[in-house]
Amino acid sequence: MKPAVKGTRNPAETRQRLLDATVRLVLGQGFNATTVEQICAEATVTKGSFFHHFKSKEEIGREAVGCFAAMGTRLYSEARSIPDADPLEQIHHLFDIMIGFTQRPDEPCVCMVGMMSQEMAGTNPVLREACSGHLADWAEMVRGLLADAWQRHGAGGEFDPARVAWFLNSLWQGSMLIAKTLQDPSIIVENLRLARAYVDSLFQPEFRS
Amino acid sequence: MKPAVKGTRNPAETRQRLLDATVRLVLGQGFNATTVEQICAEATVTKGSFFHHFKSKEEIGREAVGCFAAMGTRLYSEARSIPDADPLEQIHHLFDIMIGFTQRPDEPCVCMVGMMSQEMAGTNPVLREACSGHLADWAEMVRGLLADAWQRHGAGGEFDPARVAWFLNSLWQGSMLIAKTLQDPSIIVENLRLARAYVDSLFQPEFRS
Amino acid sequence: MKPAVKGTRNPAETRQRLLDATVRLVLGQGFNATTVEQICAEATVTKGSFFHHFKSKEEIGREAVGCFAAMGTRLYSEARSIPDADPLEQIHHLFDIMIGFTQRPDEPCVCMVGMMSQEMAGTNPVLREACSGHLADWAEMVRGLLADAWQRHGAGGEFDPARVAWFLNSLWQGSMLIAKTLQDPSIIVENLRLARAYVDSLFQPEFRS
Amino acid sequence: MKPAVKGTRNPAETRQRLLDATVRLVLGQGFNATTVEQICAEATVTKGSFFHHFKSKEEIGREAVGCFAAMGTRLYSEARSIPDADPLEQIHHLFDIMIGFTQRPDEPCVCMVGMMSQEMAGTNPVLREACSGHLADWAEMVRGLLADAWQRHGAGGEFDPARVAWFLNSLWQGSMLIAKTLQDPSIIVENLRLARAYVDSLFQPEFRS
DNA sequence: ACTATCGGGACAGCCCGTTGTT
DNA sequence: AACAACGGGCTGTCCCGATAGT
Repeated sequence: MKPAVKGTRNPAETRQRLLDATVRLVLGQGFNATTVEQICAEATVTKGSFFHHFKSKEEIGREAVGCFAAMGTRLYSEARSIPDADPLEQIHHLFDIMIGFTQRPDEPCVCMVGMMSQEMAGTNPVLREACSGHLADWAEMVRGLLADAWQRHGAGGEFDPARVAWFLNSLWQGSMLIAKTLQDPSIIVENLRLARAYVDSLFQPEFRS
Repeated sequence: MKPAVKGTRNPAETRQRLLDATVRLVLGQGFNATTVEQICAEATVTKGSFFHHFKSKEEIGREAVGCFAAMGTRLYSEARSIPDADPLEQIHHLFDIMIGFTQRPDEPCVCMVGMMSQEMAGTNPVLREACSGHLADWAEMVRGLLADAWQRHGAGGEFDPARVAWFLNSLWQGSMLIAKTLQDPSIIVENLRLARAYVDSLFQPEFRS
Repeated sequence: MKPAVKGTRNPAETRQRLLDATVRLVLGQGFNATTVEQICAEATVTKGSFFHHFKSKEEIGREAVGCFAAMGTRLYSEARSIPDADPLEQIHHLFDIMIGFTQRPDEPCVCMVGMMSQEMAGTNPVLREACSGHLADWAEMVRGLLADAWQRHGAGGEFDPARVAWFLNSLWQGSMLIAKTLQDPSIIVENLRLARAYVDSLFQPEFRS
Repeated sequence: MKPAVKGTRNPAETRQRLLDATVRLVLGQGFNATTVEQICAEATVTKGSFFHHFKSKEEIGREAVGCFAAMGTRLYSEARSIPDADPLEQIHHLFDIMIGFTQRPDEPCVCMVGMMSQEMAGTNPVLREACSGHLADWAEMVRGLLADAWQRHGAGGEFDPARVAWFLNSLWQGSMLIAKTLQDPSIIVENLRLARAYVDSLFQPEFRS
């Protein structure tokens, strides 16, 4: 009944085009260096329209990190989606997913949350808090995985799943940062392999954290 | 008649004041958000003078990360300075230094190299390469420590010191990023403790990388 | 099924709400500083609706000064409404009304015709002419009062009722302007008292204009 | 020694050109309708230069009314400059000056202080206060003249020089406003004649205010 | 070496008015 | 009649850098 996509005059789609354009541009050049005009051009939308949908650059920034974070969350939940799987296997699956993420062709392996945090955390409380929330969501998902695995495999060793989750989160963010700087994504894969071994070791009796 | 040193009219000092101001401001707000005029104001120097000493904002950016990186390098070499020490002890000392770094009062624990990378790596090859070099320097120092320690303590386990160095480097960068975003430096300390335990485990026979 | 009057869907009322909102906003911030969107918000009407009722901002401006002027005219005619009164008494009554006008609580004593003239007379002939007409209407009413009074009390003195009417009109506009600037409405009252004495003197034999 | 006027690179002159342009434009179209770009074009100055000399549009507005007001003050003091003159004659001279002011060819008889007050008093405290001060200065000068005249000619009548000064000031402002709206400067002259007669009457024994 | 002035080109956000839809 | 979406165009402000002068 509704023409669904008619090119123009489709508010939801226009909005999404703007958000997607923002994610794309910010991933490539950062938030401050991305201008509203670039976003509009990328989304083939006029500035007048832009400010009808988003009241400020900050607002679209906030919503765009939200979009990006949701994509990340989907990745995490994909790891849990294996039916009746051993949580430790799910963790391994998660590592595989992340390794896959670094190897998508054409798309650089960068995280919008990390980028926006780095740029804006010091000056923009709104954006900082948004990023902070997304990071916490991700850490919580990892913590859940670790806790479940611990219940099943908890051998002699003791460790705090929350702390390890933040440890992995930090490593992941730092890896992407450094890979981008060195222009060498292989470093992420190496780090993930070490991290996987580290996590495995947590579930072996001899290790103590 | 012309006073040799009048506070002003001291080129080297003016230069340094500009560099220091740049480091300070970039640490707080990032590179793009820092304007030449802010730098001048912070250094009590006029814009004309600025462009006498540095031919562009990019140039002072490059030199300022250099300054910051040198400070980091001093920290690393301090770890090695213990005369005739066991390299593993030097590594522990390095962790202590880093923990100390997170706990300086008033100064937030952020790394200019990481910040500038995140913002500029995608668009400015000059700055990216500068940052890349500093990261590599630091990784090399850690690699050296690890290699030495392995020569002395190399028990059963095998590991690639270079990879572990980058692993630690990544974790360190990611930790600072996340701590800034969460406004909670304690996370860095926790991560460093886990990392220290991890490194120790590398030198224990049971562990395999 | 369709409710005849639902608060909304009442064209005449919507129109009036827009006009009232315009008057209110222009009195507070002037015409140029008042945006169509503000008017819509104040009248709880959407922009699309606005341009259904008025074809441009200029048009609503013209009609809104008309509304305001009509209110002024009601004040003037109230002065004449005393049945069978001595015209000089009516003039005194008019002064009382004006003094009362300055002392309404909460409402600042400002004239939309004067404000819009000052802002727009130099650039917008349509609005200028509208304002010009309203001023002339008011002056004519005062002239009529003065002429009637002169017919009854015309003592030795001679004066041109039209000129005196414009004189009083000018004083009134200038008083409101200055009171607003000084944020002190008392100056209007003082000026009106002096003006009343002046008018009285016109009807006394000794005075010559 | 100093090239005095070299076209470019003459800061004082550039500043003044900008101020003059502002006065001219605001007199013609009001403050809000005057854009910084117009000012720059009128003064043949680039926007970069503009914001070197004035930190905001508000600031140049404030200084420009100051310039205009100073011009007015010069007119007032010219009235007092007749050596050893009877103050009442000085007042008459002032009326002549004002009448002359309305009759300058090409230049419309408008007051920047009045215009800016009308537009900005309700929303911009800084500009309101500036205008307020200039109006008070002028009223004070007239009050001084009236007080002096009173000391010399004070016959039977009593009047408050300050109140009469504000009365005349209001009339003057209102006259310019109305003349602009009617596009007929003659009304100002008529009002000034009536005002002159009114002032004269104040110094005649029979009149009481 | 250091300074004040200037230039031109952005950039975020706003604003009036139009258009298609209910 | 009312509404949400859209379109350009403009505005105040800023920013990097250049240049002429001290």
